Amino acid sequence: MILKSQVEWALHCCAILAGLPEGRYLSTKALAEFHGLPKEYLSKALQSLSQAGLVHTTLGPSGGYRLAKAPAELTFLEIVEAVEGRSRTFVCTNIRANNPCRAPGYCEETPCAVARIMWEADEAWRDKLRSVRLSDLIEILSQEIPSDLLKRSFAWVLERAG
Amino acid sequence: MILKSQVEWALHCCAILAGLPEGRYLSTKALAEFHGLPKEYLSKALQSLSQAGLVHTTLGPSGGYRLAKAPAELTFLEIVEAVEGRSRTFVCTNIRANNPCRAPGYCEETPCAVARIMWEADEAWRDKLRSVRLSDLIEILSQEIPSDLLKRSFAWVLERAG
DNA sequence: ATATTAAGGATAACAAATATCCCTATTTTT
DNA sequence: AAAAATAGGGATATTTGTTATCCTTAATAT
Ligand code: FES
Ligand code: FES
Repeated sequence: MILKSQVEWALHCCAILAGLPEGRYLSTKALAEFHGLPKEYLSKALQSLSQAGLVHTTLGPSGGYRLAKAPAELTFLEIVEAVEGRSRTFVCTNIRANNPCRAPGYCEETPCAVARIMWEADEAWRDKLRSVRLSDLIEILSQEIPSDLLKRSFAWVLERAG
Repeated sequence: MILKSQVEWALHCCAILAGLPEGRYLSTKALAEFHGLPKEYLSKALQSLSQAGLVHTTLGPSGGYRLAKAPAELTFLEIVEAVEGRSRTFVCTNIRANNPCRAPGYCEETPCAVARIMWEADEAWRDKLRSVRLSDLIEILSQEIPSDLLKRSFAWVLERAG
C-alpha cells in the first residue's frame, strides 16, 4: 500500500505556490521544470487540486495556478485527499457474511468490529494530516533550506510567474 | 491507496485461531471454507503470518495453524504488517533534488520536511494499530455476535481442528 | 503405504498507477 | 485580428502491484 507519487508532487507544488506574490500565477510547465517532473502527468495532479477548490487557475500566456486560500488555512489532509481520494485504506468485503453457521436470512446491523478498528487507524492518520497546515511546512522549510538556495528559488519562480 | 484484502482475511483468521483450544490446529482448508475465501490464495496470507512468527504450524493430517502467542500479546499492527509489509505508505522520491537552483554538488543532510510530516501520519496510524490487541477484538466480537451463532461457529471450528 | 498438510515456486488474470498524446476553449500578447 | 500560451480533459499505452490458480516438495498422522 503506497500513496501515489502525485501526493509528493502536489505538496511540493503547494509549497512553491505559497511563496507566490498576491495575484500572480505559476504554470504547470514551470512547476514541472522546477521539480523535474513529467509536465503532462503533473498536470493531472494540479487538475485534482483545482477540482478540489484548493487552487485558482487562469488560462492563456501568463496563466497557471495560485493558492485559493492562505497557507494557514490549507491543511495537508486537503492536499493529500485532493489527489489521493477520500476513500478509506481498509476496505471490508464483509467476509463474516460467508460464515457457514449463520442463519440464512441473517443480516448484521453494525459494521464488523475488525473494520471499525482499521477505520479508527485511518482516522488517526487523517487527524494527523489535518493538524498540519501548509504554513507550518513553509515555516520549517524556510528554516531548513539554506537562505541562498531559498533566494535563488524565489527568484527563479518570480521570473516565470505570470 | 488500499490495503490488501489479505489484511481483512488475516485479522479474521487470527480471531478464529484465538478461539482454538490449547494445542489444536486449524487448516487452511477450514479457514478458507469458514470465510468463503480462495484456499490457495488465503494460504499465502497464512504463510506471511507464519514467516512473521505470529502462528505455529504443523504438517500432515490434523495439521494447520495455531497462534504463537496469547491473544493479549498479539497486536493488530503485527498482523497487518505481516501481510502488508513494514514499508511506509509515503515514498519520497526526493524531487527537491531536481531544483534547478541548487548548487551542483549540494546534498541534503536530513529527509525532506514534507516526507517527515507524512511519515508522522504513518506513525500515528501504526500507533493506533499497535494499541489494539487481538484480545480486545475477541472481547468486542463475543459481545456483538449473537451467542447462538458464536456457539455454532465454535463447534464448527472444533469439529475440524486437528 | 496412503492421505493430508504447509511451504513455496511459477505463472496467469486483473486492476491500478504512471505516463504520453492530442484536441478544445480561453486568454494574453503581438 | 492573428498568434502563442495556457488549463482541462479524453483516449490510450506502459508499467507495476494485487489477486488468483496450479503444481511440486517435504513432513506428518493414520
Ligand atoms: S467482515 Fe470485513 S472486516 Fe470483518
Ligand atoms: S523531496 Fe520527497 S517529500 Fe520532499
